[in-house]
Parts: sequence; C-alpha cells; structure tokens
Amino acid sequence: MPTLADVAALAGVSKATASRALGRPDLAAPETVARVRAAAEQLGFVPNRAATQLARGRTGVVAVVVPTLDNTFFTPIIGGAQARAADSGMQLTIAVHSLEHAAQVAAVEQLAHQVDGFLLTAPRGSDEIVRAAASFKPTVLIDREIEGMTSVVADTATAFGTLVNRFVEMGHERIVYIGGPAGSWQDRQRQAAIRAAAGPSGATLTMLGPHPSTFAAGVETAEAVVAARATAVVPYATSIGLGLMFALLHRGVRDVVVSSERMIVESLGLGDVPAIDVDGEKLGEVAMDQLMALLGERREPSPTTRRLTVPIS
Amino acid sequence: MPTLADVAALAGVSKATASRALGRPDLAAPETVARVRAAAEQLGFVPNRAATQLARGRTGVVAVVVPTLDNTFFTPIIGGAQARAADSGMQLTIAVHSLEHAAQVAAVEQLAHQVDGFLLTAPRGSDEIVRAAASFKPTVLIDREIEGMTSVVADTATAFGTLVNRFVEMGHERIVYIGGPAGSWQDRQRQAAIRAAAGPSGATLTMLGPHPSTFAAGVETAEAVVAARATAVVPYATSIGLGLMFALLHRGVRDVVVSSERMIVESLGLGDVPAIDVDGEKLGEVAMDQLMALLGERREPSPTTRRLTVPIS
DNA sequence: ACCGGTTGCGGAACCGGTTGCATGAGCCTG
DNA sequence: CAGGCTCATGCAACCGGTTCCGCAACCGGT
Repeated sequence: MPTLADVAALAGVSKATASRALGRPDLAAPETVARVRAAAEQLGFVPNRAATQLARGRTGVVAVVVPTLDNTFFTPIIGGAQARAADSGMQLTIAVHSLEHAAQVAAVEQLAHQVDGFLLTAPRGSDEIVRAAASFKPTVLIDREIEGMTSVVADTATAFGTLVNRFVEMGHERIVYIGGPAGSWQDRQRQAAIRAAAGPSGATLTMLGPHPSTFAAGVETAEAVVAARATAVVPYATSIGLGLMFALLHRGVRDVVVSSERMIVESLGLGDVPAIDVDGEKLGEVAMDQLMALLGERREPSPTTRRLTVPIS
Repeated sequence: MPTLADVAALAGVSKATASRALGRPDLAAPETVARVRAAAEQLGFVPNRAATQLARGRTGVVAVVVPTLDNTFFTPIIGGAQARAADSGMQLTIAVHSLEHAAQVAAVEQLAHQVDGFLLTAPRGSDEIVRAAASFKPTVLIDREIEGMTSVVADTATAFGTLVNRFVEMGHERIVYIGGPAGSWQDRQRQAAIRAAAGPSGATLTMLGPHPSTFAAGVETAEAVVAARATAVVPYATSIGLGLMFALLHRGVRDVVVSSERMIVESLGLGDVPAIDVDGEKLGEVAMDQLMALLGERREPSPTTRRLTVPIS
C-alpha cells in the first residue's frame, strides 16, 4: 500500500510538496503538481483516511440520525445524503434513534466524537432536547424547524392543505385526517394546514390519531374511518394509508378515497385520486449540501431553512 | 478535549501505561488500571478514533453493501449489523450498489481503502463478480452462498417449500409462485425448493417472473394470477405480495390466498393464511459477528455458512 | 545470598498525512 | 544594481494513540 512518502520519492520531491501538490494544487508549481499526480496515479496512491483525519482534526464522517429504518420515508433521504457525501469524499454512518428522551442525547454525544456533523431526521421530542443533541457538532435538521437551527423541510403541510382543498372541490363532505406519531412536528404542521384548508369549506373534518407510521396502524383506523362515514381520507404516512386502504377493501368498502403516493395511485389505476410525492432523495441531498456548507465555513453561519416543494397530482 | 496524555498525567503514569491500562488491562497492575480508569472517567476521555486507527492500521469501519434501501428486507439487516458493530466500537457505512456489473466492483475497491471489511447483502451478478468485490477485504455474504466464502443465509428456500406443502395440504390445486429479481440467487433457491415440494403433490404450479421486489410489480402480476386461476400465491417479496393482494381486492377477487408476513396476516385478521417471517435483524447480527470473527483471526479462517431458520406460521 | 524468570512500567519510535516556518531563487521596482 | 517581494520547496513538528524494547523490582528456588 503506497504512502505519500512513496509518491514523493517517485516524483522527486518532499512529502510536504507532494501533500500540497495533491491537496492544494494552487500552492505548488504546475509542473510539480503534474509530476506528483502522475506518480500518485502510477502507484495507485490512496490517502490514508485516518492519517488525514488525525492531522486535520476532522473525521470525514457525518452521521444521519433517523428514528427508524422501517419507514420508507427515511430511506430515500439516507440514499440522497449518502450520494452527496460520497461526492465530497465523506462517509456516512447511520444511527437509529428517536430523540424523544434525554438519554438519547447522550447517545448522540457519544457519536459526536466520531463525526464532523449530524443530519437529524424528523426528530421528535422538545426543541430543547433537539438543541441539546445538536450542540455537539454542526447539525442540519431534516423535516423539522427549530428557531436558530439550519433545517431542510419538505413542505408537506402546504401540500396536505392543498390536498384537502382538492377533496373539497371534488365534492367530499366528510374528510378524515389520520394523524402521525405522537410528538411529530410534521404532524402538527399538517394538522394546522388541514384545519385551515377545511375550515371555510363547510366540509366535516375528523382528526384521528396519533398513530405510528405503520401498516398495522392503518388497518386499525378503518373502523373509525367507517364510523365517521368519511368519503375521503388523508393519512399521515404512506404505510398508514396502505393499511387503511387494505382494510377497507377487505371489508368490502370501495367508496372511500384515500390519498397516497403517485406510484401507488398509478399502479393501481386509481384514476383521479390526488397523489402526493415527497422527493426524499432530494431532501437528503439538500440537507447534506447544507451541512457541507456549515462545515466549510469558519464562523457560525446564519441558520437557514430550505423549503422543498412537494408536488401533488 | 482530553487526550491520553492528560489521562496519563492525572493518573501519574506514562502514556504507554495508560494505553495499556485502558486497552489491555491484563498487561497492567490492577491498581494502576483502576487509577487510570478513574482518571479517564473524571476527564471524560474518549479515545480519538483516527489516532487509534492510524496506529493500529485499521479503520474501525465496516461497510454494508445493499442493492437498495427501498426494500424492507434489507433495512432490518442494516439495523442488526449496526447494533452489533456499535457493540464492538465499530462504525458502519452503508453503500447502495448492486454488484451486477464489473464497474461496481471498482466502487467497492474504492471503498475498500476506508473500511476493514464488507457485508455484501444479496449480491446479484456472477460468482466471479462477487468474488472480485470480496477480494479486497474480509467479506461476509448475506443471503447468498458462494463456494469458499463465508455467508449467512436465511433459509427461505426451505421455508418456501414448506409453504407450498402447506398450501397443498390445505387443498389448493393451482399455486402460483411470483419470482423475484432477475439473477437473484435466493430466487433460484426458492424456485428449486418450491418445485421439489409441489412436484409430487399433483398440484399445478405456475412460475411467474422475474419481477423486481416492488409494490407496482405485484400489482401487475394480478392479471397473470387470475389467468392462471390460482387459488394460492407465494410471492418472492412482501412488497410484491402486497401489490398483488391489493390489485386482487381491487378487482373484487377475494378467493385467492397470498402468503405474506405474519404482521400483515395478523393485522388484517387473515386467519389461516400461512405467514413467513424473516428475522432480518438477526441476519444482520449474525453476519456482523461472523465478520468480526474474520477480522479477529490472524490466518485465513475456513469459510462457513450460517443458516438461519425462517419461521412459518 | 545468588540467580533465572516473571511482572509492571517508561522511553521512544512509529502510523501517514498536514502545516508553520525558514530558505533560497527569481522577479520587479526605483 | 540593490532592496524587497513573491513563489516554490524542504525541514521538522505535530495530530493522538499503540507497541517494541529495555530496565528495574520482585518472585521463588537452591
């Protein structure tokens, strides 16, 4: 395994020059850069990460914290983040935690020593808990906004409001919203948006929940949905909606419209059921970009919120 | 941020002794170990990973390679592996690759410099491609067996065979198997097991596929399932089965039994539909244990296959 | 009392990069 | 042509642990 010293020797320069030629080409003579690069190429030189990290005081790793891997909402986010991280030569570690309890802040602190920054995905818990978790290293929030922190959110609240409007326009008069997990920030946003949208319309809005984002939970809501004599349902998560649709069909109920992802609506040929699509990959990419920006800056940059539009069809 | 030198100073010993006291307690006097530990505790000492890695020549990171994150089969595996890795103070990076093409071996090679070992999950492609990818670092295969390599497989083939037997016993005479992705090793195993199980029974077996493990693909098989006048279906993946069940219900077809995960069967109250459950977490844990064992041994250990039983109910 | 053998510890080299500082060559300007 | 600059480069310290090696104290045995 060739080291920088080998490269330097082959190129006829010192380690220092070789290092600069590869890492900061502007600090070395063009001709030297070329020679060093050629040598590195020839030897198949790959810098030792640990050495670089040690010398620079950075780990080159960022952690993505997700509440669970069982939810298809999070996995594309991870994929997007991973892709962007790889582009910058960074590695990604995945940590599964829900930041509801103070104990989990300790877990994050433990991790903090081993990474340069965090992506916290849809953290539950209070603002204070999240702030505490973010206090160790530069952090970008995904799908949650907290005053003073950088975050990237999919604007699902607006989208859900639009969805309800759509249902109202379609003539639905009894609409049910199936809420997400207890303590979910997104859920609160969506509830507010949905209430605002439905309020003036005269349609009856029934709010159910909280529910975990699982298929089983969706199945269990069928009873209540039927009891509410709803004709349209807006579920918090795809998995909930799927369980519900399933249970309804299973009961022989065929006249309730449940909004879902475009993929599902289309593959089933559900026609004019409004579909909603969150581009999780994009979410992950943008969040990682933000984090990279944070890591790049010397001084604390001002917190930003990037709001990604969520398409409805 | 306290360093080992700080700990050593506080404990009144040298760096060398401090290092030994913490890392190899058997090499130091018990009393010294206690003093050093106390000092470390008091200072909140956390060893610098990069330094350790550099000194030891190991990265402390292992990579899990999965074909996709969109399949709920893989995510629990990652979870299990992650948990075990964390127990050993190792980190996990996730790489999303399908090892079908030679080009992706290069991607693995790139990663190889940054990790100590690999977990390759359900790699497609030829044995040679997988061998090439595994040639860089110690590697454990998950859900695929290749001569001469260590692997951990869920014995779903046997389980699927049993499943078909069960259907036959229940009186089903036209059974459909919906195949998984093209080139899937598991799919080949299952096909063989299913054929062997159904062969002597006199039941008609229709093999469909290949299909990707998606909901949409499942929906699309409904046509063929109906055409085959099947009364029982065994789908390759949960997602396929879900799509199929959905499409069938949607068409008003209610007399076709589709095997699925226990969770789904139970939440829907599907009664006596046989359910199959792969403990992905366990799979990940065992695989990681095997990898740790590989990493621990000096000499090349003999390859092993751990076969995990998959429960059916 | 002497000796070979353990045992616990410290000194120092080392892992493989990065970077502050010094040096010297070459260039511009007055 | 001298003084001052910039630019390219090398030397060496450094990041924070790990580990080889040697030394000294201490053990029991004869």
